[in-house]
Amino acid sequence: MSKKVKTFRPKARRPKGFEDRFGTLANAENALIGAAAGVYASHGFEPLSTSALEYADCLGKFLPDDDRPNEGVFAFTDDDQQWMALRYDLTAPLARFVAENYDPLPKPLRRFAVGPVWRNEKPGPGRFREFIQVDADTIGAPGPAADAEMIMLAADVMDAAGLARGEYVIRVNNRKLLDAILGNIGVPDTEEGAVQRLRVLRAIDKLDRLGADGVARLLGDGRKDDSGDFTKGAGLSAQGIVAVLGYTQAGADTLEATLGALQPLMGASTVGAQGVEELRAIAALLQACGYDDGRTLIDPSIVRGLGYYTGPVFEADLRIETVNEKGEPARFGSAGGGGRYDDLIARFRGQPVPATGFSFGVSRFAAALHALGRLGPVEPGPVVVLALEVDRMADYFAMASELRAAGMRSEVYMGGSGMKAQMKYADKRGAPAVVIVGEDERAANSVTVKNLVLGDKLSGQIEDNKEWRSGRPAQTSGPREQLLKLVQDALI
RNA sequence: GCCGCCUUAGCUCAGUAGGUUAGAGCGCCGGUUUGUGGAACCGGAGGUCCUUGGUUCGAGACCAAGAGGCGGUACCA
Repeated sequence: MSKKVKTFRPKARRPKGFEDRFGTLANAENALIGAAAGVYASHGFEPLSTSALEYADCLGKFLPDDDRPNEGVFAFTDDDQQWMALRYDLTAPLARFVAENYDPLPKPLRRFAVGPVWRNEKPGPGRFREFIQVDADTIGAPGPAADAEMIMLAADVMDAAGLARGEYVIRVNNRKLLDAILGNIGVPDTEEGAVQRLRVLRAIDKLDRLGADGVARLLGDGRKDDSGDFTKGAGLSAQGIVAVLGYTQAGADTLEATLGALQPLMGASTVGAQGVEELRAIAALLQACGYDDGRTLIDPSIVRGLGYYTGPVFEADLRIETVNEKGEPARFGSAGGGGRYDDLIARFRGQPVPATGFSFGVSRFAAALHALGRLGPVEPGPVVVLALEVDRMADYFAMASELRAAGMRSEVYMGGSGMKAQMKYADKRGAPAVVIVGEDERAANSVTVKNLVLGDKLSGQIEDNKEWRSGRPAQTSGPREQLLKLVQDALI
């Protein structure tokens, strides 16, 4: 008896959180990468590419989740039992690179980096497990001018990405202010205090979603959400909660007004006074350079979730309402952010190395544009040279080559189907025109060029298919030598 | 990770109280038109009804577990 052997067929499926990007989305991402990289390069930043994998201890303890180390990172052991991990951001690899090559590098070091990073987290709208960041960082510049430059850079990138004024805002704050507040209300400078501080950061991060009420609960004993899930709180006292919430709500409309409101909240704290001074210096530069026109704001409620920031922090927020496929409002989170991390390189070198940077979340930004229906018109396809006679491929290649030499995207049809299918192919590709050389044209040493855009327009006025076909609308013929001119005329 | 909802053709969905060969629209392929993308008309392909197990004479439908998707929450660009 013959037993039917079942051939194994893998189900074609994509890992969750990993997105295929094709057509418009891929083009949009590439354009955004180019725009951001162009801004950085024009400011004198040099490109640096590093590997996707790092030894896990080099990314190590500076993962955002200090309380859950290594979670959220894709990691495995190498042949020699060493833990390898896919990079989680572009900042940790930069710290490794700087520490490894410290002496010969120019200081300050200004570098930008482009590439995918990976996080093992639950995906959602605008949240992926693989996504592209474009970062700029300045290493070895301690003063607030470097931070101010990063903030202006962030605004420039948003502009270059095609946002109009008022469609985004860069919110600026300083970690030192919160440190001062927490110090004043008695959060200790210990391990335990660090855990508490992180919980406070994350609670404040949720102000826009949960409101002051929810955040107050997270600052205190904890909060139970609608689904019944409980989040442990930071355990602050009632006065502490009032102090922290009051601080986060101290933002005003102008840089000056906010600074004025923050100053008295710092009490006797020297760190706090220093933080306000830094913000004041940054604000002065933003004003002097004209970035205080609504593009930048001081907002004490911006803290950023990562633990490694030590000074000024900022976030680029979209101010355009986005909706999902069902028309419900969708939250995309920030499209970029950054700040100062003076201790990150010290892990390797023992001495603090001042550093500040900005990270542009290209994939999320593109997803937001997509949700907004703003990805722009589809790029026109190539001019398609029909392959009507299989033994004349060399002629077809020559024609496509001629068009390319004149700067036109052009290709020869590579399938095996007849003319009708080739026309459909060209249509689906968004080809602006096709070049038709069959038996008749060859015999007459001529070429026929059909303008598909015009043809599409004319088809709307023709009901009868006989007429549509025999009329051969939007089509011109001429001598073979005139190919380029015929195509150019058709595309005007 | 936790909680909730959902899963039938490529897509959007219908499928009556469990009862033969599971449907529609759109899309796709072909024909009318063997050298012409649209429209129209005609025809066709395409389904392990998410998976596994259970209840039943009989399950797309009922039950359980798992997977996947969506939303919230956690986390974050």
